[in-house]
Amino acid sequence: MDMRFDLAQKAQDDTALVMAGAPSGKGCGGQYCDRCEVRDQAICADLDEQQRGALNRIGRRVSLQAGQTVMWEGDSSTLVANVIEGTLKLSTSTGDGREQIVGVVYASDFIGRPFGARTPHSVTALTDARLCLYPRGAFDGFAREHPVLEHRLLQRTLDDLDRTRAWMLLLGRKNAREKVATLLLDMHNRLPADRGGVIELPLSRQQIADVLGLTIETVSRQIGDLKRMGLIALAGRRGVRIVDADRLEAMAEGE
Amino acid sequence: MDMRFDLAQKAQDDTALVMAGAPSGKGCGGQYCDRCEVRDQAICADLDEQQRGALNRIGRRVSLQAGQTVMWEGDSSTLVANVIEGTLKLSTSTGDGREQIVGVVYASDFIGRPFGARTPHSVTALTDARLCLYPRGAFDGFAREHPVLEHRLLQRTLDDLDRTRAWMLLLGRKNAREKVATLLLDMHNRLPADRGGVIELPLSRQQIADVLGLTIETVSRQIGDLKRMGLIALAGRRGVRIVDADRLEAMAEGE
DNA sequence: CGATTAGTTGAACACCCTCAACCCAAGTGG
DNA sequence: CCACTTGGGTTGAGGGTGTTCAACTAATCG
Repeated sequence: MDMRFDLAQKAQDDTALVMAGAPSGKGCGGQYCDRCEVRDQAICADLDEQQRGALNRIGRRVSLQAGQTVMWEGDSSTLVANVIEGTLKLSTSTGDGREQIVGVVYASDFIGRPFGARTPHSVTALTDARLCLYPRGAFDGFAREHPVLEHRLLQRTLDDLDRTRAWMLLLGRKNAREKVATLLLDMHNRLPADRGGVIELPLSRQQIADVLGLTIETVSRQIGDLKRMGLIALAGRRGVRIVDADRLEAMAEGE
Repeated sequence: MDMRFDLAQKAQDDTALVMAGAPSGKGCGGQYCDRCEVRDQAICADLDEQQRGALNRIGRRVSLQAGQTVMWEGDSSTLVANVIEGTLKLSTSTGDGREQIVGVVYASDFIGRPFGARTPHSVTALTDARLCLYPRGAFDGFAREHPVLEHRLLQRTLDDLDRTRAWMLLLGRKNAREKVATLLLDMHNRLPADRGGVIELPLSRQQIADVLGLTIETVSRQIGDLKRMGLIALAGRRGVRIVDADRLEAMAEGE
C-alpha cells in the first residue's frame, strides 16, 4: 500500500476522539475557557465571561493523536473546532489519489465549515493535538446570536483567504527552488525555534511535497541543495535552522 | 513591452473611475438599490428598506472599462465594492513579473478587503463593468453595526475560501489537460450560454494561462487538442461550446 | 540486532516551457 | 482598394525542470 495514505486511516467512529480530562459543559460556566491557552487569540477572545460560559457549554475538549483525521472531504459538515494545541493539515485529493494540502493550522486557529452543508477538505492531525469541539448546529446558532464571535470568525476567514491566495502564486508560478525556500521561511515565521535557532517541521517530506505541489524526491533534492549552499542547516529528519535568511528570501522570490 | 501588462495600465487617478449616471447617495434613500440587478444576490440582500437606504448613502456607482484596474496589490485598502455587472480578475505577481490570477469575480460578488490594512491582490476589469463602491472606513463601520450584512459577507468569504482551496488542487496536482478541461467546465457553470450553447469566455488565452499556472502556448495547444478530440467547439477567439460534457468531466478529473 | 519506515540519490524520461515563426482578423492610412 | 500595422492566437522545434522508477542509506523501534 502506498505509504502516503497512512496518515489518513479512517478513525473508527466518532468515539475515537478521546475526551481530555473530565467532560466539559454541563454547568461548569466556562471553567475550561478560564485556563485556556488560546482564549485571547481564538475566535472566542472577544466574548465576555457569561457568553464564554454559554459557548463552553455546547463544546467539548478532545485529544487527537498524530495521524488521526477529524473531518473528511465531502462529508456533511457536523463539527467545527478551535485548535488548542498542535498542528493539523487541511487536504483535498483527486479521484486517483493525488493529494494537495490546502492549509496548515496551528494553535488558536479555527477548523471546520460553519454555515455550509459539506466539509470541503479533510482535516488531519500532524502532531498530537487538542481541540475545543462544537457540534455544527449549536455553533452556528450561537454564532448568529453573537455578532462579536461572527466578526472574529470573519476576520479569521478573510486572513485565511488572503494567505490561501498568496499560496496560489506559489503553486502556479514558482519553481521548486522558490517553493521550498518560501515554505521554510513561512514555517520559520510561524513556529517557535529553540535557543539554537532550530525549528521542528511539523511536516514529513511527503507532506511538504503535498503542500508545494511537488514530489518527495524534488523536495529532498532542493532541501539538499539549500543545505549544500549553506543557506540552511539540518538537524535530524525534522529539524531545520535558517543560516542565511536574506539569501533564502532572495531564493524564495526568484532573485 | 511585454503585452501581458497591457491590461494593468495604472488608472491615472481615482477620478478615472467614471460615475454612472447621476451621483447616488445624498438622501436618495436607496433609489439605486430599488432597481439594482443584484440586490437579491449581493451581500446587501438581507437588509431592510431603511438599512439599504443608509448603505446606499455611503456608496456610489462607478463604471469601469475593460482593462481598468480598481485596486492594486499591496496598496492600503481604501475601497470595497459590490459588482453590479461585468467580470473582473484578482491577481498577484512575483517581483519579476510572473502573474497569477487568484480569482475571477462576477456580478453580485464582493471585492476589496474589509477589516484589513492592505489589499492583498490587484482587481482589474476583464469586461466593461459597473460597481457599487464604498469607502473602507464607512463600510467597515456599517458592517459592524449590521450583523445581517456581516453574516452575508462571512458566508460569501467562506464560499470564496472553499473555491480557492479547490483551485489549489488544480494548481498543485493537475496536468495541463486537466487544468484546461476544469476551467472550461467551471466557466460553463458560471456564465450564461446563448441558445446555441456557446459561452463567451471573459478571459484571453494569456489570462487563462494566468489562472491555470501555464503558458499561453500550452493553453492554446490543449484547447486545440480538445477541439480536435471533439469535446468542445470554438466560435471565434472567445466563444466555446461544450460538445461532450461527460468526456470533458472525465478529462478534468484525469480519468 | 534485524525490521521497518523515512529520506536520499541516480538515471531516464515526460511534460511543459522557451523561443521563434507564422496565421488571422481588425484597423488605418495612402 | 490594397499595403501595412497591430494584437491575439496558433504551430513547431528543442531544451530544461521536475517526475518516475529504482536502488540505496539513515533513522527509529521493537
